[in-house]
Amino acid sequence: MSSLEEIRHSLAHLLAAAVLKKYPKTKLGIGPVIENGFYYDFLLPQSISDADLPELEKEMRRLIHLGLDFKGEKLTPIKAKKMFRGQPFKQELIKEFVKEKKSLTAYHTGDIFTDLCRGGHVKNTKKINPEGFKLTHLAGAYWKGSEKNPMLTRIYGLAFADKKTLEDHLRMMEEAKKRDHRKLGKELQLFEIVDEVGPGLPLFYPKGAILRRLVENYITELQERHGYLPIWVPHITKGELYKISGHLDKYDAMYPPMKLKDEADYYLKPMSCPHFMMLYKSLPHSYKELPVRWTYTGTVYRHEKSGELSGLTRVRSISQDDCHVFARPDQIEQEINLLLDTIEEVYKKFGFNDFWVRISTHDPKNKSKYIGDEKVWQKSEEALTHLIQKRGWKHEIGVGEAAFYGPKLDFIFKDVIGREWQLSTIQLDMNLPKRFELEYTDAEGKKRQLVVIHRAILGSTERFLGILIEHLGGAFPAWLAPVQAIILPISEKQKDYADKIFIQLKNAGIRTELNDANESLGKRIRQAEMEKIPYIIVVGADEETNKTVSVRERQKGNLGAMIPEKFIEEINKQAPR
RNA sequence: GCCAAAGUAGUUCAGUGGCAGAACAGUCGCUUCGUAAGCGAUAAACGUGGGUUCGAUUCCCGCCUUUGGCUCCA
Repeated sequence: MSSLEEIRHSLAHLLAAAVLKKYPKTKLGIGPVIENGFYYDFLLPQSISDADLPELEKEMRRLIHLGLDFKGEKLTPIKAKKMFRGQPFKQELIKEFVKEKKSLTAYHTGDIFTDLCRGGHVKNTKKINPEGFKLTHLAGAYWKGSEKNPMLTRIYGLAFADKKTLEDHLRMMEEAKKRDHRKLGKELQLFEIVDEVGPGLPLFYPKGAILRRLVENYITELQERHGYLPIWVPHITKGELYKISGHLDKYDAMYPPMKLKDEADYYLKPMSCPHFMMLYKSLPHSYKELPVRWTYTGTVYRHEKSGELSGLTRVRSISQDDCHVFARPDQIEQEINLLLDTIEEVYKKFGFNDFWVRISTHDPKNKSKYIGDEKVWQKSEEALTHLIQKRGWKHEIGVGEAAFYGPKLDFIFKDVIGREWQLSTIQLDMNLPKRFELEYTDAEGKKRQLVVIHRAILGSTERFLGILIEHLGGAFPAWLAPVQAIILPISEKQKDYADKIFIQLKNAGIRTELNDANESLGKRIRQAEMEKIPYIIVVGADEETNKTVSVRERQKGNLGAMIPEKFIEEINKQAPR
């Protein structure tokens, strides 16, 4: 039995063979296995389109039916160079492998194709189910992932053990697309992106704005409960500030300055950290008052590259739930733990279980990349890892991925089509406090430098909402739903009674709509269900007589009649806390 | 930014080198209805700027936007 990995890897070779047959002048890149399939990068002598994929697929199937053997061969550097003459990318790889003293192997597919490869194939192409794979799409990809290198054409394929699994997967992707937040955002009238305003600058309809507010208010309230205090800072700032922070030199996503006649240049802020720092610095601080925990939710603007924008998950107007903790070095562990508590509470509340944490640490072999004391690094990294392990959260250690100023914890979520997005982030910072000369006075009256912890729970309200919409498929729980209940009078005769109930619910703080349109009850129920409103209140002659309401719960159906006060009580039980 | 594809009513989708079609949503009537689509009428679109052509929504080029990737990132 061949493993899926072997099948996928072998298919990548067959793809390369098929491409070479059709375009003999093609230069080969690499062709690895990925989740659900494989890809192969080519420098093609001409441009191709999706329409060319079926032909390549057909050729691959033909090769499978030929029953070709995969055979490995050890190569000397000289032989390898000769074998892959005319393949510049392969030559580059050979040089690299020789330099790294890796052994060189080639794999032959029958006698029709040979690739530089470390192996991991099926024994014979007959082991591959010709109905179990499909070439899906093309994409550009830089050689070795660097913008400076030439762009190759990447052909992606899906591959599974058999036709049924492949079809199941395709069907699942179709289903997932229905939950795409960009689609739901339009259907549920949450947000819109219009040409005249600009790409990456979403506008929010009332329902979307209410959703934003509910999420942000929840976070704000929760933070204050955990001991964080709000601050407020403006949206534009003099360049001076970002000169101190170093962003002006290093950060390339800033919008260009606003030029004024007789004044310094002003900038739209791409982040608020420096503002926090300035505010901290404006007062003297004693060791006794630390930690100082400040939060601020506001919008920053970054000119992200146009090709990277995507719905709400990648935008140019970014609302961050920014938080900075100013602490003594001995308080780091306690503060991180508090932040993790806060994050855990939020994730539970929103039902997020599927995420993983990247613990980005420094690279001890490359100390020059980082600033600060090695001991502090080690200690804080150990503390971070320990705290994450204790919670049993899925995590990976990213050695060398820390920022130059300190280690990080990033919380990664997947969207509906499998792309990963970073939401929450916790970063230890020992650099900015130095640049901004942030200090506190210790017990001996001496000035000491402190540590800043940057943290965002939502990361950005926009991205969080994008992921949340997909996570819930747009069916928000009652406490988050922009409209919690909709009242449907059965006929015109109950209009007055429906109005009365509407006012009663509104006064009880329930986000309510009334639909007395001249449409059948069935149709109005259908509309409300499609809008994913959690509760539908039906009032007819019976309800009016008994002074009750009939409550229908989304997806579940009719719960029966009850007095309005009982319904209000039920819905209020689901408050954010 | 780069590679590739796509842009037709509000939405989903047809279609054509010679007057642009449907469904749903909208509007106006009729109907007053008991838990996922009542009936009829009506308004509404070829992203944008050039070019080819007697004539372009259709063919070609640029731009804009979107989608899928690459790099970057919350």
